[in-house]
Amino acid sequence: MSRAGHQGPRRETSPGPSRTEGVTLRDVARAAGVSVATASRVFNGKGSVSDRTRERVLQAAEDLHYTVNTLAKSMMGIGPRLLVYITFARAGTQSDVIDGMEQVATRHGAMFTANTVGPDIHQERALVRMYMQQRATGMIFGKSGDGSAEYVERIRRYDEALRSIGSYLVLCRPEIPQLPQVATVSYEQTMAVSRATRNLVMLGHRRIAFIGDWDQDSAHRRVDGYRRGLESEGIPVDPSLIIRCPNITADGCRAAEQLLGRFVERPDERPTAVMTFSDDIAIGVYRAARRLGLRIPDDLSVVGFDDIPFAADITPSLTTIRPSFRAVGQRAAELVFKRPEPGNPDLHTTFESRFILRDSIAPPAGRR
Amino acid sequence: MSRAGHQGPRRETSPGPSRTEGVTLRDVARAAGVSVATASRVFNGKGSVSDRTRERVLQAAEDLHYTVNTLAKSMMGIGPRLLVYITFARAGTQSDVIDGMEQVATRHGAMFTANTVGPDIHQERALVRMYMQQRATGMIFGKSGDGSAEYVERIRRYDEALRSIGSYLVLCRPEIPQLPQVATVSYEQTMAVSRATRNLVMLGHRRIAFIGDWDQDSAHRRVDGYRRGLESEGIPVDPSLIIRCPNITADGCRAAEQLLGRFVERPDERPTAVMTFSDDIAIGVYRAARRLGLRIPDDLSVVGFDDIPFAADITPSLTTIRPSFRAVGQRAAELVFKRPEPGNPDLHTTFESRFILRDSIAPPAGRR
DNA sequence: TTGAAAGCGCTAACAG
DNA sequence: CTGTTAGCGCTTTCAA
Repeated sequence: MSRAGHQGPRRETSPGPSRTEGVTLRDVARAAGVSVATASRVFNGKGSVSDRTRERVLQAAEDLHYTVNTLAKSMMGIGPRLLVYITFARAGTQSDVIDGMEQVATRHGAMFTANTVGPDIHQERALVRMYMQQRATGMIFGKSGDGSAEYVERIRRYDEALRSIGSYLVLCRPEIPQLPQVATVSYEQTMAVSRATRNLVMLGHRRIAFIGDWDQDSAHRRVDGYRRGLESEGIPVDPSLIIRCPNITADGCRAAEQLLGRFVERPDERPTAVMTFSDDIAIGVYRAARRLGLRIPDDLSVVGFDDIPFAADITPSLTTIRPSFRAVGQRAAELVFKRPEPGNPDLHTTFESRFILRDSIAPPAGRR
Repeated sequence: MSRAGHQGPRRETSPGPSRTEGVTLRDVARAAGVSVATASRVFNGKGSVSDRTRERVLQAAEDLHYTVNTLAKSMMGIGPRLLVYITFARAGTQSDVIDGMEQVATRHGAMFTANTVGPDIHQERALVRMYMQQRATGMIFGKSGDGSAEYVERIRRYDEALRSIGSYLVLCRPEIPQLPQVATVSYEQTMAVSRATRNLVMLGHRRIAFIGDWDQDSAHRRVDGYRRGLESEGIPVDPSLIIRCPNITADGCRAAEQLLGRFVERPDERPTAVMTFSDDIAIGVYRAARRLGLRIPDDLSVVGFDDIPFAADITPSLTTIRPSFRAVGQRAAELVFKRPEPGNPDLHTTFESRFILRDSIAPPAGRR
């Protein structure tokens, strides 16, 4: 039975853990009068078992309400895989990204979890450690980071650590030049904003502001697109029209009020259009415009970014840029399962973003 | 070293699984020149280890990039706990519920995962089975169900199965009378809608419609509140003013257009106010009103439910009902860790919902 | 303070 | 077709 007693003195209590709650394969085997190996074969379809035996085992399992413990299987590397997404929020645009990931994970029969962390690095590290300890198959990062040396070093460490346990890291952001071996998936930002900005210029706008610059890689890229759009049309960039603010409606509103308030004395110099970092900020601009008695798009054209569900429902409907969030999530998840090696072109993907023309932009007043 | 060779013939290959990828405690112990037991003690702080030995082990772990495998610990019932939330969506109102759960799980040092499933029962069952196999500490259900006998039986089975492995089930919905032993957390619906409906009556409305009835427990409760609100004010309920439609903006819009379209010939009989199942539907009503040339609130008062972030930003801002979604999530998660026994009053909680008065309601035209 | 060994629940190689 | 056995990575008891 037990190997105890082979030799040496008897122990009163045996070492090791005590049995956990619940029915085990051993219980089923015993009830069916077979060995655990045979019972195991029944549940895994491997090896052959006589019909009568199978029947008995299945019956015993049913009677005892047996549920296999996949933790034990996982320990041998044959349990379900776990895909982890670590990001800053689950609401808004992230929900499509997450849905895309869940979809792919489910298709692969893997477990999936999306966790959010604040700006606290300790918390992030704790989360990464926890899922490393759980031997997650792969980990995807949603926060694009600030691109600082500290950020790059942190990501490098995560990548190294994950590889060392046979896991895999994927970032939802543009490729990090210093870390070409780390897989990335992103959506077009610079080009898309640049195109939208040029569109405003072509409508006749000359004074175009940008609201929502921030210490964030994605903000830099969008501001960059704004700059390039202006420059390519020969319009000089006026730094005083680039307003910093966090990506929150209320802050966007405040920023817009301040910006537009600067021109009460000289309305002719007031910007006639605003590019924003996001739809959330654009909605803040709407609110500010209403307070200041400015009509959109007559007095002020506004362009958002993200195409949140309500962009089409606000009045006037918001012209914006729609990234392929779901595709980003799907691809990121696929990368975890495919694990392309360095050099593989699949390692870095950028999805296109679409310009969604609605009613919040028009030629400036003077031009009509 | 190995127990093989004690007796019997030599095997070429040993049975059982082969070593998994990654550094194990055994590797660390070997590198530090101690036994695995000692190394284990170092990492768990149990038992005593000399400073010199501890130092060596820690150093070895560092050098080898050791990460403990909590799957092995979990097998012995001492790993991190896992809290699972199964629901229908992660966006919208669910995101607050989920955030509340995550917060509590994190506070308890537990892992947390939110999974979505469609109406397919097989998918749901597969998910439950998977997490049961993972020996989840507890499972929370977000879908309120339709209250049918089939639903009740399904929940009863889940509860039984989860208990049998020492797990725990919590439902985010009102108590199921047939299953008083299953923990529930919910927010006030009937009462809140009733109160809001009466408020409309007191403003002078007599013809009040309800849009968004559906085969869902929560729909029944809200329609019920609407009915009670009218009746308590002595207004007869007109079934033709209760419109069925799924909880989607586009459907709400269609439903509203149809309803209001019935009265083009006799505008005096047109409903002057609409209670809706949700803010999403209310926004559909806004859209329909705009198309039909009806002004809100002058020609039509509208009340939503949920208080989604944009309820305050649409024009006119939406009067609605705000449930305590975050509190529901938090409490549900806490129940998983507290595990109240049958009879404990904590087993069933209902949080209050607040009436949020904004600009989408006013006395009907004739009354001003 | 340390190590040997047994055991958590399961799978797989091998022998019968 | 079925049982025996070793082992996955870890903890814990007992003895030294």
